[in-house]
Amino acid sequence: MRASDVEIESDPSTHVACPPPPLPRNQADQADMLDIKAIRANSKEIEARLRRRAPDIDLSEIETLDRDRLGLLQSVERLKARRNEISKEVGKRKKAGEDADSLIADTRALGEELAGGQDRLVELEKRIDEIVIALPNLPHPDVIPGGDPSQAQTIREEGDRLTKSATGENHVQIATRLGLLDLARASRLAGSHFALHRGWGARIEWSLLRFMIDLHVGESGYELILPPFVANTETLTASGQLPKFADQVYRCADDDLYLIPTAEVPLTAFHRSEILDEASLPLRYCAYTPCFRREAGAHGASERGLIRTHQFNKVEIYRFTTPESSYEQLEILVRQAEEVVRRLGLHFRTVRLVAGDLAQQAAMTYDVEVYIPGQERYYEVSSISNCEEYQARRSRIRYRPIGGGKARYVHTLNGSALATSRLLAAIIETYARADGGLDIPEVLRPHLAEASVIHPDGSTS
RNA sequence: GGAGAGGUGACCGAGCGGCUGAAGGUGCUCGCCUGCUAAGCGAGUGAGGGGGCAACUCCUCCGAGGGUUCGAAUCCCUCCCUCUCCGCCA
Repeated sequence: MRASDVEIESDPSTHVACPPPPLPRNQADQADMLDIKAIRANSKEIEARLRRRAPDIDLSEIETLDRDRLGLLQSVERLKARRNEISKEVGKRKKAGEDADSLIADTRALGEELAGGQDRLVELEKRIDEIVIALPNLPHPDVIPGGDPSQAQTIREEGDRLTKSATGENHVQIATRLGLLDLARASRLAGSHFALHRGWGARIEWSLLRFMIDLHVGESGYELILPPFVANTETLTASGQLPKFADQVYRCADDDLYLIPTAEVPLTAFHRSEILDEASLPLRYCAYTPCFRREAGAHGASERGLIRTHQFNKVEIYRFTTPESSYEQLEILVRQAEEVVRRLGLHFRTVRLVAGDLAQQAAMTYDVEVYIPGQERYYEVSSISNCEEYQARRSRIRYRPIGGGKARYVHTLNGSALATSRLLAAIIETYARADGGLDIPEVLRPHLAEASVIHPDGSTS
């Protein structure tokens, strides 16, 4: 028996300036879908909505190509129908022992005409697909338009906020001094902006992962998945990372394989080309994977140490669900991500991103941000998104409604719960002791031989 | 990596040049029947796209991509994947 989804709902009195949860989209409204038919029917509306996140979007080229394509399609199909008709007649005559040579000559000529039209059609379709596949998802109407992150709505804010660590050091200084991290050796092995955990640092990292998995799998009823840590082009395209963000993923030189930037990638592909039963929804998966990101051009001075690395560990929670319930489910995922930070005793806030900050595939996203005392800054430790149909359409993941009827696209939701590296930075700066040691958060102790303090000399008690 | 077998609809499974968008079964939907349940009987039930107000009609799809042919699920080639055996290996 699974634990209920609402089990970890928090006290509503802690909410800060909370906007109402978003309403589900109306499926009858074609403008909520992003395919060529919808563009054909509602180009102006769709263009306006896409411009809320990307002001320079222009659909006029697609419209022109699509008109050309439709005309060509009709003439090609007329030729095909004619060819099929004659071929059938040929079959009949041959069976009857009659002569069919003149008919065969007719179809030969037809075939050549057909081939020309067919080639032009394929070319047109290719160009249309290229443009459509690069379009981002439509933002939910409740998402604030524009790209100004300061407009992001704060949904909740919880926990005690420190202005600096107990010793005044940052997490790199503390962790290096205590022998938890060895960044010098990490860069010797792989380059800058990689981490290497050792000793108690590695054990704390591991315990964080265990703690989160136990929470989601044990308490919230997710199925644990350990997917491949590489994925091919089709898989990356389905979840939305390709083709537009090819420069952000590590690619294997000799194979059609990429290191996954997030478990969202393999989890989206998990049900690719399937038709699910509505009764089985929502399907809930939890995955642990390392995540690999090139972070090209993203490094700033404040982002050393564990703040932004090319590889980090993450526990991901993921759901396939119906369009009617996806926004309800999004709220549940947010609560489940927050619960991890809450139980670790860290100060955090939850914000709803503005349209311009949304990832390609997302219609609405909440970030859970943890506070790093030394920097007096919030850093994202979780990003929870409703991708609506966007990934399902690219992956052809549908469900059969209860009572039968046409298969419909599922909605997909993903959330980090959580990424550990920034979390570890926040833990180190928040739990640092004035004597130079480090307290271990209570929820992790069962996974750390009940150790509660790491002393300045590296011993524990 | 080598040898063999195979990839067909939501699922299982037949078909191996035209009458096959695909037998049969399971599942599902509707109806009938039956103290309840189970069973039984009858009908319906793939996806995508084009045209049409609609009834309807046309095109495409039997792992993917090419080829042969008037015509391909069926023949040929390439690739991918699965299974069995052999080899190798954490």
